[in-house]
Parts: sequence; C-alpha cells; structure tokens
Amino acid sequence: MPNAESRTPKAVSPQSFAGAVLRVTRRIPPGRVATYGDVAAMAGRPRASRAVGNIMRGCGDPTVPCHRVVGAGGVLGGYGGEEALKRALLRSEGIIVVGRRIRAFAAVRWPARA
DNA sequence: ATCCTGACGCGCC
DNA sequence: AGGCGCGCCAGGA
Repeated sequence: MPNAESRTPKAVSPQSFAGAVLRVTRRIPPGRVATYGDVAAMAGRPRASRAVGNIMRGCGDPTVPCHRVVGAGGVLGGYGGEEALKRALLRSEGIIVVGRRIRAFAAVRWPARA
C-alpha cells in the first residue's frame, strides 16, 4: 500500500458526530486553534466537548490537525501525553505558547469571532 | 439496550 | 495556583 494511511482502521460515517468533528477540525487553519468545546459546538453538539476528545484520541487521520484543538482557555493537554510535541507544532505555526498556556489565545482562536 | 471509557469544562476548595 | 468532584456525551464492548 502506497500510503500507510490507506489502511482505514475504522471508516467514520460522514454523517456521524465523529465525521462532523473531523470535518470541522480539518478546517482549522494553521496558526489558529479551537477548543474541544468549540469543535463540539461547530459539529452541532455544544456540550459534547468530552466526546470530541475521545474522537481525537482515535483519529488516525494525518489530514486532521488535531494538535490545533486545545483545552478551554487555551490550555495544552491531551495529545496522548505528548504535550511537548503539541507545543512544538503550535509554535512552528507561529502560536506563542508559554508553559501549557497559549498567549493571546483570543487572537489565535478560531473562528476568531467578533 | 446497558455499562464503561475518557485528548472536556467548570465550579469549589 | 493546583487539585477534586460532578455533569455532559458519543462510541465501543
């Protein structure tokens, strides 16, 4: 198989909540981030932030910038404990990260409302 | 259908 | 600040 990704462990139904979540996450542009809650809301379930986390955990899709999904308030977390990696990735996109907190979170938040 | 799992969020201590 | 407890939810066993 040409690409390791060709292997589809679990075909996610495009109409399922997980499908919506993946779709939304994929739309987060580089240099921008969204909280699990934001993604949940954009996927149609404002209270399903926790479920979103579970979905990210199982996302084996490299086309999904899961590192751009952070905790409420711009806190780094999840990423299978690979917090340092997540931080490096975000920084490489121009996002300022201090410790486990994103600076000017409101400014890099997406869809940067208001 | 029920139970269990958590990359969550928020109020409190 | 940091840590704890409880509520909310979709997905898999």
